Amino acid sequence: MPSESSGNAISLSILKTACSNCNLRELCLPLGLTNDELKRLDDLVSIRRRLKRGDRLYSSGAPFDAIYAIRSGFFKTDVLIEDGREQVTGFQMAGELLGLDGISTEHHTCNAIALEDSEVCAIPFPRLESLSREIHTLQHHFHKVMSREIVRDHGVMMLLGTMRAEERLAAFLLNLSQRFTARGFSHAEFYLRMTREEIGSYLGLKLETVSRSFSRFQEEGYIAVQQKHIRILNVPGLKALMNPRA
Amino acid sequence: MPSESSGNAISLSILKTACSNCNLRELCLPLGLTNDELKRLDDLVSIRRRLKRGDRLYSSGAPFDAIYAIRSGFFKTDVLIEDGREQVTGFQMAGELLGLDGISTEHHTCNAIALEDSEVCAIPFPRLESLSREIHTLQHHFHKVMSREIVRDHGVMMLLGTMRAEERLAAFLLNLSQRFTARGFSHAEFYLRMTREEIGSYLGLKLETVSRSFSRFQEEGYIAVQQKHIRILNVPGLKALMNPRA
DNA sequence: AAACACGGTTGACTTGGATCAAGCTTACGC
DNA sequence: GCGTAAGCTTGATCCAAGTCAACCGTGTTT
Repeated sequence: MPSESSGNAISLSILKTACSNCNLRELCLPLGLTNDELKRLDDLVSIRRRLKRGDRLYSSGAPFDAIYAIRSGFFKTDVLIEDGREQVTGFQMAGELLGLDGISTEHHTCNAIALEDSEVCAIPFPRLESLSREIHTLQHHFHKVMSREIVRDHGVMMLLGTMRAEERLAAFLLNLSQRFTARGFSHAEFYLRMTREEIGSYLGLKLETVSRSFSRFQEEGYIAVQQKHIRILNVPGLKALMNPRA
Repeated sequence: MPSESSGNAISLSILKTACSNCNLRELCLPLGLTNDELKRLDDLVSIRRRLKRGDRLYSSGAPFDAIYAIRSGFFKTDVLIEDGREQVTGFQMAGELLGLDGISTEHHTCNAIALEDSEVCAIPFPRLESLSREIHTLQHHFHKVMSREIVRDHGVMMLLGTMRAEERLAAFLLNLSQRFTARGFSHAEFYLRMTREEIGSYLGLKLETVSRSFSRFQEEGYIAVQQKHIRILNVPGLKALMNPRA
C-alpha cells in the first residue's frame, strides 16, 4: 500500500466514537433509532480511523469485514481494469456509507481513496447484521441505504448512457450542491475535492472536455469557476441545461 | 396500465408455489437454507404472477410492497426522463430478483417489463424482513444479493464510462452467455429477447451502432447472427475484443 | 527566490458513433 | 396468401467529444 500514511504506524486508532452524539446521525445509519437503540449501536461503532489525503480506506480484492461511515472528509471509489482504465464509481461525503460492494463476495470490488484528510467509523459487518436482527428500525434503514445506492447507480447509468457532456456536468454540479446543502453548507459555493480527470472519469468524459464545459458554463454566466472553487450563479439555468428538450 | 393482459382480469393468481421444490433455489433467494428454513420461506412466497410479453410487473412511481423472484421468462428494467429518453438499467432472467430499487423510497423508481411470457413469485417485503430477522442465513444471503446488484451496476458504469461500442457489445454477449450457462442452457447459442434498440439503450449506443457491430462481429467470425438468434463462435476472440489494450 | 511538478486551460485537428435515409426480412392480422 | 408493420441492415454524411500539443497558474521544494 504505497500511500498509507507513513511516519505514523497507527492509522487505526481507538477513540471514543458515539453515534449518539454525532451530528451526522440524521444522515447516517442511526436515522430513526430511539435513544436506547442508539446506545446499542454505539457499542458496535467504536473504531474510528483517520486517513490523510490520498490514503486508501480499502482496495479492490481486500477481504471485507466492515462497512465505513464517513464522519468527515471526502472520498472517491473507483474500479480499475487491467489496461489501466479507471472508472470512478462515486464520490462520497460525510454521513455516507462506504464498502457495501464488499458484502457480495466478502471481498471489496473497488478502491476507496480519501480525497482530503478524513475520518471514518468502522462498522464490523457481522455485528451490524446481528444487531439489525434485533433492531427492526436499524434493519429497515440499512436496507433503504443499500437500495438508495442502487437507485443512485441507475441515475449514473442514465447520465452515462443518454446525456451529452454539458448535461452530465450540470447534473453533477447540481447533485454536489444538493448534497452540500443537506449537510448545512452553502448550496452555491464550494470547493471541488477532485481533479478534472476524476470528474471526467466519473462522467465518462476526458478531462479536457470537463474543463471546456466549465469554461462554457462560466461564459454563459451559470457558474464562476476558479480552479477548484465553484460558485453556482444560475440554478434554473443549469437545470434547463440538464434537460434541453423538455 | 395500457399493456395489462386484457381479456384476463386475474393476472394475479394464487397458485401453490414452493421454493422447496423450485429448481431455481440454488440461484435464487433460498440459497443456503436448510430444509426447515425453506419451509418457512415457502409460506411467505405464496403468490405467483403470470405476465405476457409486454406486460409491466411494476411502474416507476408505484408503491413498493414486494420484491419479485423470476421463476421463468425475461425482463428489462428501465428509467425514463421527461423528454422521452430511455435508459435500460438491466435485463433479468430466471432466478434473479426484481424490485430492490423500491425499498429506498417505498416507491418503485423504474419500470419492469416482461420481454417474453413470464412468471414471478411475489415476496412481500415486510414479511421478508421479519423472516430474515429470524433466519440468519436468509438475512445474509439477501444482503449479498443487494450488494451483488451494486457491484453489477459498477460494471455497467465501467462499460458506459470507458468502453467503446464493440467492447460494450462483446461484454454484453459474454455476460448473457455466462448467465445462460449458469441456468443450464447453451453458452454458445441463444435467442435475444430484446430489440437492437433496447440493447443500445442499455449499452449507451444507438440501434444502428448495435446492428453494425453485430455485423462486424459476424464478418470477423466471432459470432453468427440471424436477427435474434445468436451463436458465439469464438469466445477468446470476443474476450480479446473487450479489452484490446491488455 | 528559482525551479519544478501537477493540474488546468485552450487551440487545432481527428474520429467514432450519431443522424438521416433507403431498403430488406420476418411475423402477424385479415 | 397478401399486406402491413415492426424490427433490422446498410450506406452517406455530420458532429460532439477525443486526441495531441502548447502554455499557464499555483503551490511546494530546495
